[in-house]
Amino acid sequence: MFRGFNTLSVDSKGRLAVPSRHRERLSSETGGCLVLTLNPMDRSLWLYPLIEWEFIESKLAELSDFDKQGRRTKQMMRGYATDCQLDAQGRILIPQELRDYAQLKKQAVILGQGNKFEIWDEAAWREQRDQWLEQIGDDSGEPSDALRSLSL
Amino acid sequence: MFRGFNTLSVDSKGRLAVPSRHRERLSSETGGCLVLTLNPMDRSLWLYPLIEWEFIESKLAELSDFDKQGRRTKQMMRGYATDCQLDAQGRILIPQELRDYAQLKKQAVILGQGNKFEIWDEAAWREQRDQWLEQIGDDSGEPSDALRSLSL
DNA sequence: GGTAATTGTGGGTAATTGTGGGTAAAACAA
DNA sequence: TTGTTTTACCCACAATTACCCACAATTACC
Repeated sequence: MFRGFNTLSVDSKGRLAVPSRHRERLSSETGGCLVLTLNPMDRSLWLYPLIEWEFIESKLAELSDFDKQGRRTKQMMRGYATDCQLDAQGRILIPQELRDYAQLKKQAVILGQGNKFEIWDEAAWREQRDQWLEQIGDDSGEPSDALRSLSL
Repeated sequence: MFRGFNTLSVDSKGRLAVPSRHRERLSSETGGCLVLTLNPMDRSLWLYPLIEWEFIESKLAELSDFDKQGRRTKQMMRGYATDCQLDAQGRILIPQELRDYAQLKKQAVILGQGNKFEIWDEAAWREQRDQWLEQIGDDSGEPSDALRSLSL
């Protein structure tokens, strides 16, 4: 399981260095093949080891083409899924299109999220984070059943 | 499985270069024979390796002629299916008729979609995409059962 | 606190890839 | 047939990417 937080810079060529503590695992699993795609919920990116991605892809493949939302989700995630590998310095090249989607500027953050990493523009992340923290702490809304029974 | 995104230009002769990472697979499978047809759901085109197309065609053949939507789908997809091959530079020639259908102008995008590729006019794609993202991210609507239980 | 190793960042160069256009062969129309 | 358009094949250039090396900042260790 991946976890943890780092700030990183996206250089002028669009490369981003993965934190070194994750590199060994990422380059050994599935021969170092990774898949970078967009997060359809937020303006951020998801980075999966290939083996994890293949599992996601198989779940997406099962979504019906006649369920509209399902079709769109599939189209987005698969359509933007880009294969990549770490270079000799442990970096990945983020395609222009995905950089634009996530509005990545110079400074980015990378968050371990279990089976994947999530990559945000730093400023956008901080803004979202503060907003969410406020909402989560706000007791006036109704928590879902799943959350209601969750003890942290 | 095909995946990934590229922007490409359609030149004055109506040719479109397939991203190089896919070329080897496309030219080896079924001797490089490809089938290009229209996507009856959206104003875009689908590009299949012949072997995948043959499977689709057999599924289409099973659709009843007495189901209106089925009949139309079959008619459209089969009727517009065009054989093509990559040229020495890895390009395909898109017939005028299909270019018109997908309203392809100078700039196009190609999306890997599992067993096929989807080809859109760039401007049209961006417009659709933003619209869909809004829908996907919109928490107010009811997610379908399939999506509700999906963890990515 | 000082030194050494590791890690993050930047940039140069060579190879690959995307794009455009010329020309010859083939298909089509009159 | 002949003339016209379309397609296939070739070459060439520009942009992008992969690969390499180098330095600065950080961290670990003594």
